[in-house]
Amino acid sequence: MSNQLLNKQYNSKEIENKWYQFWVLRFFYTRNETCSPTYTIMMPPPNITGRLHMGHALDNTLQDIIIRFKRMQGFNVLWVPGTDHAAIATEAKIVAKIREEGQTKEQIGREEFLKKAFAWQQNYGGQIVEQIKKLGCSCDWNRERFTMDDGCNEAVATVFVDFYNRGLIYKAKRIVNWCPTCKTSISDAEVTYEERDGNLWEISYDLVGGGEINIATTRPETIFGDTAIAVHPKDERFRNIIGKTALVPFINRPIPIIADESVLTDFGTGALKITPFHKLSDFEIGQRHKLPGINTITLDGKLNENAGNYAGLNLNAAREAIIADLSLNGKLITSKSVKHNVGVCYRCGTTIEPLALTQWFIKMNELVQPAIDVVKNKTIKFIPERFENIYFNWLENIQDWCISRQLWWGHRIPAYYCEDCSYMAVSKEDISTCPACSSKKISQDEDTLDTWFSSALWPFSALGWPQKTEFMDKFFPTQTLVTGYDIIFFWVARMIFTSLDQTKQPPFKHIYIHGLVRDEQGRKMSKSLGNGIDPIDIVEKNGADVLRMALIIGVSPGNDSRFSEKKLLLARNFINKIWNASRFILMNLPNESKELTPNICKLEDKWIIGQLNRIIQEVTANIENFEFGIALQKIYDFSWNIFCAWYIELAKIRIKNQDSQVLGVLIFAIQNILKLLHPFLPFVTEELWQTFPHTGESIMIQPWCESDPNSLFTSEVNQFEKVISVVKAIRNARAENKIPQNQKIKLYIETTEGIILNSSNIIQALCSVKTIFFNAKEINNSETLVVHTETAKIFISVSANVNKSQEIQRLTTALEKSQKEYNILKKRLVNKEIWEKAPDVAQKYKKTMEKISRQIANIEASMQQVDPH
RNA sequence: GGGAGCAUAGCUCAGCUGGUAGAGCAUCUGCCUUACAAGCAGGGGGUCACAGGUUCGAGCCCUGUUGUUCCCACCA
Repeated sequence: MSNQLLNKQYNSKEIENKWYQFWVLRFFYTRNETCSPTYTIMMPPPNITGRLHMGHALDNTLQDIIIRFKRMQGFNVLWVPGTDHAAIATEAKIVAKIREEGQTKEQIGREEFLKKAFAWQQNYGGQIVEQIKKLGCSCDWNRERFTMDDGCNEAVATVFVDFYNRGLIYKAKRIVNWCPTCKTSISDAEVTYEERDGNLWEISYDLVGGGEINIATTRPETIFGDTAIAVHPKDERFRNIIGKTALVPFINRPIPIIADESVLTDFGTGALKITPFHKLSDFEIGQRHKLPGINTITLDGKLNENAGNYAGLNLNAAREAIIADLSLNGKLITSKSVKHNVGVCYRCGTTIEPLALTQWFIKMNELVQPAIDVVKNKTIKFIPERFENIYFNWLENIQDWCISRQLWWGHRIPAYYCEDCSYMAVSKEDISTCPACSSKKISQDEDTLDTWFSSALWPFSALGWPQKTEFMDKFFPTQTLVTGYDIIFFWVARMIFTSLDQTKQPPFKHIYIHGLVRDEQGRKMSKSLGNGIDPIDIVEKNGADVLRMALIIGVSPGNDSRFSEKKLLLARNFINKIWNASRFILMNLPNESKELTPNICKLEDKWIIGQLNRIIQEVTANIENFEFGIALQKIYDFSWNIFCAWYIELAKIRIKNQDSQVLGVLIFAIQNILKLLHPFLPFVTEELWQTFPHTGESIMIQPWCESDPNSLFTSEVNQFEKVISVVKAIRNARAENKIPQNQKIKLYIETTEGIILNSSNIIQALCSVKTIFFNAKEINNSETLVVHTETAKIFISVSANVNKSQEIQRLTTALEKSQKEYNILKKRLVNKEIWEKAPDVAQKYKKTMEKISRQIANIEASMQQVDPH
């Protein structure tokens, strides 16, 4: 027995590092290639922007459960870890760091910037990997990848060039979402909408040849970009002025009044100013009517030289000034406050400015359909299924994907421009000579790619694609993707359509979607609320197993879960229970450590083995169906309320009677429990498994529990349940009649069913400590309780004749034991120099010892009363 | 505007294809019992949001209502 097991309490600290080191050295760099078939999971690569959060902890725990389970089932498992360069998020952090150093990224230049960025990646990428290891994740660390390593870079360039050559990637001037803070365009998916208070102003535009027309707008600062006013063709109010010319206020630029079906007659004034370069819907109207566009806004969110006297003002200031001036001129008709949705950058929260800019896009319509089909025909399954609808809805309404970013941190777009002849070449290799005019003045596109472009390739790029390798053929397609519902659009959908297009295969078969980890009150964990919990803190305080269990207990697919102190306690107590159950068995093992085979002979043996087989069947099915919370709950219930509460209690008597067969059953049961628990609680199960007599190097590679259909023992299970019900009836009668736990009773059981009588030794065992059995004739009717159960009639009689000297003997032993424990504990705590800090420990033992002493005194006093000797 | 989730014990949640309502925590009672007080034994506590319907039978299926959370689209 290891020294650890002297502890009544499980201590994760001394154990987790030891076993992780062991696993790393022994398993995580070599896979048993003789196993088949394969089972692959690609880890969603965490960003290198910071520390691991609870979402990562949940995500990776779920994956580790699947991987450990499949490994034990004999699959050739591969779990590829990695990190994501997270273009926009990381660049923002680096820019902030440079600013702290008193510089801007433009001042230090692109090359220097990238040096700093890679240094950042080395540092933070490494940290996050260390944190994942602390969770106990059994990934293949020699296959660790990074979205900007050479392999991923090659994959990105390959796909880009292929898409370009097929006309799926194109460059065009379009309305894009511009973030004035991040100074880059972003995709539609990266814009979120927030309800904000705003104003709807009615503004009067003069008509050429007299008269006026009132339009309604929430953005008066964009009037300098107006190139038309639109009304509905059937709107009677404007029938006569369609085709006339209006004048833009302040600058009196003439613009036509046009008719367009999309204008609503019941909103505002029914007349709409059209600003093609600063609003998507206006851009589309502009296209229909061949209207020109005028750009009036700069990239840092100010009005430009086209805005007359207002040039140079930032947009909010310009709005106020323009409204004030319109009001002075009598052109402001009304103003009312409205709530409206404003697009903001999902990274930084800045209001998005729609601008007409030349950007790179991916044409979506060809790519989308196969991705829809593959989910419709269940080649790829969402778990839970309902997320299919979200997925379909998004893909069916998708716009072309803007993939260029005005950032430096990321994959630079492989397009090259000749400064002499303006020829553009798109190529995987660097180009230094113009293919058209042989000029050497070549410059590469300044922009980089959306970070999700490389993420979309992750399932195959991180397996070595586009290189053709046996490895890739063997492990791709992968089996399961585990991720949160918040990145179905960003990532899941894009992986599916790129993989189908590039590899002709779906990237995975199952998508297990989990929810958010919320705080105890159900709030999102966020920096601004300060309610985030650092998973690594929990690991250090309570151990990774406790964290994992607290995260998994009660989760169901797709639903958010709450993380709480209570769940940590639940997990800690359970792990401790398993620890102590194991201690009990180990303490009773004979010294020579040989493997014992279970000899199933007694009723309770068949009962526990039958129950174990049932639980193995159920739990295996639950894990296969991704019902991890249910699976863990069932193991919990079996271990605690069936194995510990009943079987171990019975075993105590048999052990006392030198019945060594029971040890075989105990070991068999506990080893199965440890194996069932291993995917969830890898560390404590390894520690205990190693302590028991065993063959094999690690519980990690033990074959998964097998349920023996011939050992379900249905009838014995039923019989034993009846025994349990009789014992419960006795306990219940005691409690209801306020017979104290330490008060002995006499008991006689009459039953119509032979089984109970045959099992009376079991009942005796379960009641033995406080129960004296005797013949019914001896029961004194006046002090007898009679309890009827379905199968038995139970006579209970409270006995006053407890052997007092035996009782004193027992109490004295208890006192000595307590004293001894106290001394050992004190010594240990004094050695650790924390004795002074734990006054409650001393207090507790003192109290216990005082109580026992008092009890002894009481009995001695009562004995003296009867017997003056 | 479109869609989805949730509503079950005081709290947090399970409850798979309809068959006598469950767990943990909290609470109350009793207990240091040779694995575990991070424990043991027992108790109390639920019109399964509401209203209809299908069924021999509904927490579960159907329709509607209310509350709540989220996603998508976005009308100036």
